[in-house]
Amino acid sequence: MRRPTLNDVAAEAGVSGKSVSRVINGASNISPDLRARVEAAVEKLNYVPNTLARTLKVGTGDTVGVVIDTISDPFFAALTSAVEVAALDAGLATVFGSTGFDPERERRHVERMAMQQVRGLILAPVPRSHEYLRRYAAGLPIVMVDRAVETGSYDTVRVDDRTVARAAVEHLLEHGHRRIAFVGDDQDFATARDRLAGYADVLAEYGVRPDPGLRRPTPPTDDDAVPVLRELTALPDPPTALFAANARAGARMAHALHTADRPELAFVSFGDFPLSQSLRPPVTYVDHDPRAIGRAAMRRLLEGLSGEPGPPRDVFVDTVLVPRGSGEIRKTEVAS
Amino acid sequence: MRRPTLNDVAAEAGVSGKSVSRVINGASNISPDLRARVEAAVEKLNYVPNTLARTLKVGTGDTVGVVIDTISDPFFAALTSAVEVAALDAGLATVFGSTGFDPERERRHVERMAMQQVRGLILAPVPRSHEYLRRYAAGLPIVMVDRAVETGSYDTVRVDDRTVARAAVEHLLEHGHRRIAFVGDDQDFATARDRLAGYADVLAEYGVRPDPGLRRPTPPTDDDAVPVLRELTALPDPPTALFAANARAGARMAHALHTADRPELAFVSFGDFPLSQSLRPPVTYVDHDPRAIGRAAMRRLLEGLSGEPGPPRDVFVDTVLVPRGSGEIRKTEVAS
DNA sequence: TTGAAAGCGCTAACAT
DNA sequence: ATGTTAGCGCTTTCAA
Repeated sequence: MRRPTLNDVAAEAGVSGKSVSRVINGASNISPDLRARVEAAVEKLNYVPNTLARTLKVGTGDTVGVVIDTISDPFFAALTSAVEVAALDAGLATVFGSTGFDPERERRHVERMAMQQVRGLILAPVPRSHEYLRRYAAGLPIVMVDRAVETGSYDTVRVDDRTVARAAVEHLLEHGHRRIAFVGDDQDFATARDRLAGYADVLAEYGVRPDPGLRRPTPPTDDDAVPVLRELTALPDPPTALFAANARAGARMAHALHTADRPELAFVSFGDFPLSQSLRPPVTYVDHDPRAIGRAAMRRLLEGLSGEPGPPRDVFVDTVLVPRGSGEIRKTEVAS
Repeated sequence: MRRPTLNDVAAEAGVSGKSVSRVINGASNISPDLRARVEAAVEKLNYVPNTLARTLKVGTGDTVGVVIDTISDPFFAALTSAVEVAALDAGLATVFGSTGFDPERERRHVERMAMQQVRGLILAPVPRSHEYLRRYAAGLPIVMVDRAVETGSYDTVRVDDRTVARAAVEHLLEHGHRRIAFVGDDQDFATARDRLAGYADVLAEYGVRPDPGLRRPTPPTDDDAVPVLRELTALPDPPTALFAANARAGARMAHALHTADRPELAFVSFGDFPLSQSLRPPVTYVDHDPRAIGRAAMRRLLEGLSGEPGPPRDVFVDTVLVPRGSGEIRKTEVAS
C-alpha cells in the first residue's frame, strides 16, 4: 500500500498529471469542473504531494539550515526560535543540527544539509579552521552567528565583544572596584579572546595592573562554580567584583555567590539568564539579544538568496547594559 | 555556474554514472584505479551528492520531524536535544518546527514534513482535535510526547500526570498543609486536567474540601505572577502552600514568592527550572525528565520504522520528587 | 484550458 | 568490475 502519487490522483480524476499539478499549485486558468474533480480525488486518496520530487525538478527548495552548539543552551534556543519565525515569514522551513562543539559533527551537519539542498545556512562555528566549508560555500549562502572564523570570507552577525566587555567592566570600575575577576571561556573562541581583550583594555585605561590570577575558566557545571569562587576569595588580595564573560558562567557564578553566601561581591554577567532577577541582589548584565541576532542573520540570508550577495559583511547587533543591583555594589567595606 | 551533478563527475573521470554512484556509496567491488579517478574528479569539481534525488529514487529518506510548542521552552529544548542525539545514533537527521500553540501552524508543519518525506514524526500536540492527522498517519509513524490527544490512536510518551500531581500534593499534605493553591494551565490540556484531578484526588483522600478559589491559571509572564500571589494571600483563608502544575508556573511563582518576600509559603513545582536551587529556599520539584521522554519517543519511533509497529502504545516515563527545601516547610506559624 | 513528452539527479535491475 | 536502461514523482517545455 504505497503512498498515492500525483499520477494516481490524475487517474482517479480522469485527467492528466499536469492538471493535477496545476490545481495543487493554485495555477490560474483552470476550469471549476476540473478543479473540483481533482480536489475530490486528492481527498479520496489522501494524497500528499512529494516536495522532494518538486525540488528536484525545480532545482530550488524551501528550507534553511541552522547549526549551533546545542539547542539546550537558552541563548541558542532563543536564536533558533527567532530564525524559525523569520524563516516561516519568508515561506521557508528550518532544519537544525547541534554540534556539541565537535568539529566533526559540525562538518557532518553542514554536509548533510548541503546534500539536502538547503537554500542557506546559519552557523555558529566551532572555534576551528573552516577550510572544509569552502567546498559547500559555492552557491550556498552562509551566515555565521555569535562567533566568527575566517573573518572576511563569510557574513557574520554578532556583537562587538570587545566593546561590550569594556562597557561591563568599566561599569564595575566606575563603582570603585579595582580587583575584578574574569570568569569565562578558554581562549579557543575568538569571542572569548575579544572579551578578555576588552577587559584588559579598560583595566589599562584605569591604570589597573592586570592580574592573571583573577582569571578563571567557565565552570563546567553549577557545582564546580563554588570551588572557583572559593579560589578567588581565598587569594591574598581577593577580588571585590566579578565579571562573567558569558551567560553560562553568569548563571554558575550567580549560583556560587548564593551558595557561598557572598552577596557583597559586585557582579556583572555578559548575557542574561533565567531567574537572574529573582536573585538577591538581581543580576546586572550586558545582553547580546539572541533573537536580534537570529532575525538579523535571517535577513542577511534572504539578501544572499535573492539577487546579488555582494561581499561578506559583518553585522554587529546592539547590546545594552541593564543595571539591576548586583553590578552597582560599590567597593566600600573591605571583605574580611 | 550550476552545481555539478553525478554525471558531471562521471564525465570528468571518464566513467559511467553508476560507477560514481558506487564509489560514493562505498560499494565493495571497485577497482582501486576507478575509485581513485572518481575521487579525484569529486575533489576537483567540489561535487556534493544530492540527497533529494537519492531519496526520490530509493523511496526512503533519513530524517525525522519534531514538532513542539516552542524551542525557547527549556523543557522542549532538552527534549529536542535528546531526540536529535538519539536520531544521530540511528543515522537520522532532525527537522523541527514549533507551533506557538497555534493549531494551524502545527498542521502546516506536519504537512510540510510529510511532504518532505520524513520517516517519522514526534509531536507535542496542541490541545485540539487532531482529525487532520489521520491523513498523514498512513505510512508515517507518529509518536506524541508530553501530551496526548485522541488517545489510543497514536503512540504516546509522557508522564502519568495524575499520579505525579498526587505525589506532589501529598508531599505538602504530609507536611501539615491543608490550604494548598493550584497554579497551572487552563483545562484545554488533558495534561492540565489530569494534574488537577490528581490534586483533587489526594485532597479528598485527606478529607480536605476542594476550594475553587485556590485555583489560578499560569501567569503569562513573570511580572503577572506577583498579582496572582497577592490575590491568593489576600483571601480570607489564605493558602499555606502552593503547587505549581508546570515548570513555567513554577518559575513564575518562585519569582513572585521572592519578589513579594513570602518565603514562608511551602512550594512544590511540577517540573524543574533553571536556578531553582539557587533560590532560598531551593525549590522542591517533581520532574518529568524531558531527555528521558525524548529518548523513549525516539526508541518507539525506531520500532515503528522497522518492522511491525503493532498497536499504539502509551509509554509512561518515571518521575521523581526531589525535596530541596521549599516543599518541606511545615505548616506551623499562621501567616499574617 | 488541457495534455504529451522529456528530464531533474540519482540508483535498482539487468547486462556484459 | 563496470556500464546501460529505465524510472522514482514531479514540473517544464511545447502542442493541441
